[in-house]
Amino acid sequence: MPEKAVELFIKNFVSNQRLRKISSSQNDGGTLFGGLSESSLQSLLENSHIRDFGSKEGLVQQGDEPEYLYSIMSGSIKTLRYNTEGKETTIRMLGCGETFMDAVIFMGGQSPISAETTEASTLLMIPAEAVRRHALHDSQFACNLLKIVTRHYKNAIQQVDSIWTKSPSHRVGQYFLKLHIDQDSNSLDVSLPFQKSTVANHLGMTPETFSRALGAIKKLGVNVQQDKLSLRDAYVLCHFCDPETSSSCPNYNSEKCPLCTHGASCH
Amino acid sequence: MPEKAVELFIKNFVSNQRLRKISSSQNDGGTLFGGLSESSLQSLLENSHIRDFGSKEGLVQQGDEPEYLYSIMSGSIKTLRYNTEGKETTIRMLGCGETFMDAVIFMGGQSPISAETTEASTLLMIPAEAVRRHALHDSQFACNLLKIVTRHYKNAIQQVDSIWTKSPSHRVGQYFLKLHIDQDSNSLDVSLPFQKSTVANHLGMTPETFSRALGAIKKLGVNVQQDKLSLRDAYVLCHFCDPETSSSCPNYNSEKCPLCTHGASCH
DNA sequence: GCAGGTAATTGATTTGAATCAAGCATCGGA
DNA sequence: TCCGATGCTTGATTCAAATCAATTACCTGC
Repeated sequence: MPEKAVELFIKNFVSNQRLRKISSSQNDGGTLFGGLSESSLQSLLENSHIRDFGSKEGLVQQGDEPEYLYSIMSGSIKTLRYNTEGKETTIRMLGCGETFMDAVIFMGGQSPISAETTEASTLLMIPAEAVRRHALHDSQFACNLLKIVTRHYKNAIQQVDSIWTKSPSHRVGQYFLKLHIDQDSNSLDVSLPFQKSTVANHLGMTPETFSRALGAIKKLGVNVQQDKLSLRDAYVLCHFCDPETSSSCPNYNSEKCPLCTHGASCH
Repeated sequence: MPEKAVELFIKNFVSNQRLRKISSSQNDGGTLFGGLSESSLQSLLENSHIRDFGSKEGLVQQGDEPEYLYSIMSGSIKTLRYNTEGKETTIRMLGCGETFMDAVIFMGGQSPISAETTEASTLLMIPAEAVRRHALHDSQFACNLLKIVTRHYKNAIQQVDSIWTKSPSHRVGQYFLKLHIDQDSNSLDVSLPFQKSTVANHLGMTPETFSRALGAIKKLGVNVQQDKLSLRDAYVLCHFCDPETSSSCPNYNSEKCPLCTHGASCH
């Protein structure tokens, strides 16, 4: 891609990100480039570039010094950790518009996580040093980062406590509810954007247990065919609602919602 | 306490924080007030105050709008989450010099966690709104926050993967190693700064399992009497070392360290 | 010093999810 | 169209940690 075209491409992508009316719960409030002046953006992205990656390509290796902040222009990525015995833990699964290595850059030292593509992807790469420098010069940018990183932190907290206190089927149900809200809450069809084994790992269970959990949830009225979920009605997933998701749930306070009316959740 | 005295007290505490040569792994790099100008500090702390709290007092309730950023002047605190069934998950356990609600303030909306004292404590309280406003005006302050929040995030990631991939005794050993390094690595005596049941919960296990894990570790040469650990020698905890802690381990690369010489960890 | 309450330990039992193992779809490529 | 690889499902078994239950130790206030 010629220099000029790259610049133009970045510009389009970035302004999309800046203007986009964000409504999904994942991206609720706060984007990397929001509220930045033209000149600020210019200097931030000076040495950035765009690259295409194949599926299942390693982007960052745990233990490496982080070199870039990545923003996903298309495709999807997961971040994960390998422990000493080689077991892996999926930390995040992310898609278009999301960023990663944003937090790691500010941790100092080696990256505690790896990152790899889960399908062919196009990524915007901003040099780590540029990000750090820019955060010190533009406090709006620093605050954008703060919002993003704290959101990650919140998700990690939820991940800890759901692994530790909730049953496998409950975790799966909650994940499905989030997917449902993130995608089109009006549609009864939801698609799984990641491999089941990846989701299972993210939820702290084996693929076998995940599969069995699907069986349990099917009885409630959630059918799973390949990577497509179809809900019997809009309220089947209400069983898995918790105070945190309720605020973004379209059914919240609806008289049909079993949780809101009966005040109890199912196990 | 009269107005003037409070101001003086804050000033002393804060400059201590700013100048302190931080070496413990918990606080490695980055303090809230580091590198801030006098005038910047002044405006940040304008409406801050100091308060004493009793033991086991609730400071923040999950679901409340966060009102303050807290910095611990003395005592200790834990942050935790209650899930719908009332089960709790300890997220952080913190002592003097550490801050909390720092991340929550930037998440927007209600706090996903509660906070309570684990002993009588004195806390510096900075109004949330002042923190947010100040972050937008002083990028150095914003970057300090970024460092702190990303450290929390890193810890949360480690918590997730150790709960999911490591055995209970291994988790306990790793926690002890961190304590050992954080406190005086030269001394063979380590003290448990928190109730065992709290630590157990933080490590994702029941008090019973924690107690049994202590029994297993005792065989390796770690004796536990009440809240005091005593190590047989400086290398007993090396078994629980992982790449992340190794960098701050005083025994790292010592020929006596069983991990470094044999390259294997124990289970 | 003693009583009452909380925390910690220890043992017996249960249970839920990992593991092991086999069979079954699904997809991409020859 | 068939083959092989990979991922998913289902069943049988095992095992580790939660739960249940009882005892002991410990601290606080009287």
